Amino acid sequence: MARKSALSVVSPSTGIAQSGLSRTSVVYERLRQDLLHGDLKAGEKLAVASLSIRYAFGASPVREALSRLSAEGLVEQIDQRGFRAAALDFSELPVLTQTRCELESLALRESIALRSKAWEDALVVIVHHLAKTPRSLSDESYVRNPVWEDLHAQFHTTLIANCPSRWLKQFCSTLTGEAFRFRQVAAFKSYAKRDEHTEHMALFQASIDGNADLAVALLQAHYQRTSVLTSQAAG
Amino acid sequence: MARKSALSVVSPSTGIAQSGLSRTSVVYERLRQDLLHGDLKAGEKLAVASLSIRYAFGASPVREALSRLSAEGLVEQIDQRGFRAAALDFSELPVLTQTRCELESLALRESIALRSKAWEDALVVIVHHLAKTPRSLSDESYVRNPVWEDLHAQFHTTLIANCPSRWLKQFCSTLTGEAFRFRQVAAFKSYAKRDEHTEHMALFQASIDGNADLAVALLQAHYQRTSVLTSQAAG
DNA sequence: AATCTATTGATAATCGATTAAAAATCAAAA
DNA sequence: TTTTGATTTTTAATCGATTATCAATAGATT
Repeated sequence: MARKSALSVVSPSTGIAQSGLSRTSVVYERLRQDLLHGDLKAGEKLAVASLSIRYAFGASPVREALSRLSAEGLVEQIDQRGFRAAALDFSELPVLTQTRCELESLALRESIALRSKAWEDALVVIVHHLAKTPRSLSDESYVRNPVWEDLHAQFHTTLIANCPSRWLKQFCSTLTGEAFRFRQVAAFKSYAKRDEHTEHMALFQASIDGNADLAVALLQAHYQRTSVLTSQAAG
Repeated sequence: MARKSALSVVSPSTGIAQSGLSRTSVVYERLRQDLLHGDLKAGEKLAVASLSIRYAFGASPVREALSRLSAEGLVEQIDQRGFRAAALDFSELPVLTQTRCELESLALRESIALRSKAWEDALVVIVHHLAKTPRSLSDESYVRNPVWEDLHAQFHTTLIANCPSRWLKQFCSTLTGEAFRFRQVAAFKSYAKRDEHTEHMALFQASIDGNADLAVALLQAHYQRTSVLTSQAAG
């Protein structure tokens, strides 16, 4: 899935010329974001015609982007019946969380075993930024902060970056996406305040100390707590 | 019964009209098989035009099938430069095997924990058939036996069928596909005789006995042995 | 009334042709 | 000889229109 992700010069008209990206890739990325963030709701019908209008691209790129996403699990496709956003079944959340804990734990152990100075430095920087970035843009209610989200994703990705298995890392990323969708739906309903930063700090410290057992325990607790809060919020 | 206009060209005898499958799905399945079996060689350029001829379908279904396969890792896509069969890097085989052992072990443990009579029966039947099916159609050299391959795949799939995580099962299936490609390339070079059946029997027995520790140990040994033989054959 | 069987309207899938991008070719200059 | 830049050729991506398939409905049959 390593596609050319040149963020280079973008011409104002189409946004595509010069980027080296195909329209398919652009629409894929936008669809992916909209699905993850819940702008396209779980279970919703995804008619190629209406998406063509929404993103102002032809039907072919849209279809192809949907195909990619369906292989990825974010979209469901039934022959002759088109596409829909993959359903979110909250009864699956415990199993998803469990799988996530198991796989990320494996990856984290291997990553810690291969830890390096450069890796520690990268984590330090991310944690530092994370400390100064608010989770929500508003104190009253939850308002998505894309900067925090990006840093948070980076934190977890970097933690397992040394894991030598590109497959395992890919799987973790898929599961992270799934979990994110659940959280978005839940956050929409209720915003649970929570001192995530303390949890991140502890996880960070255990990891760079090479204390794999503690790090894994903290990671699992972190995900389990998120899962419980998500379930509660969803009712 | 669908009336066809006298002028319309009758579609080729593909069986598509009846099956409810789209051409994309048909081409996807055929491409997948050809990639797994090495009929399309790793690294090979996959030009949509030539595949359209090969499978006698238009460019659109072929492109879409390739898109799905690229999300799955069997095909690589670079924007503006088309598709190619994913490369096989034998130096990655040890990591792949390791990841496979780890994930299948998790799945097997959970599957054994939830074992049932029906599951045992299904395994008994498969093992029984497997016992009577030769690995190779020839004694002299290796000649693929699709029946054996199908049963073998069923055996491993069924072993972990009770695992409650559809994600984990999906990941295992992806890794199995990858490993299969390596084995095909190696088998082409040298056919190592090996008493796989005894290994399968032992694994089967430990599983239905609920001896998860032993089953996992046997499974890992099974995969590791395959990996070593594959490496040797590949030189 | 309940169950089939056509018809129709909507939409998904596919095709053939067009457009856009990259690779190859070649000519001129350093 | 090597480099550079323009030109042609090849190939990938995309579009617009067509065809096939499904789902709902109306009519027919028991």
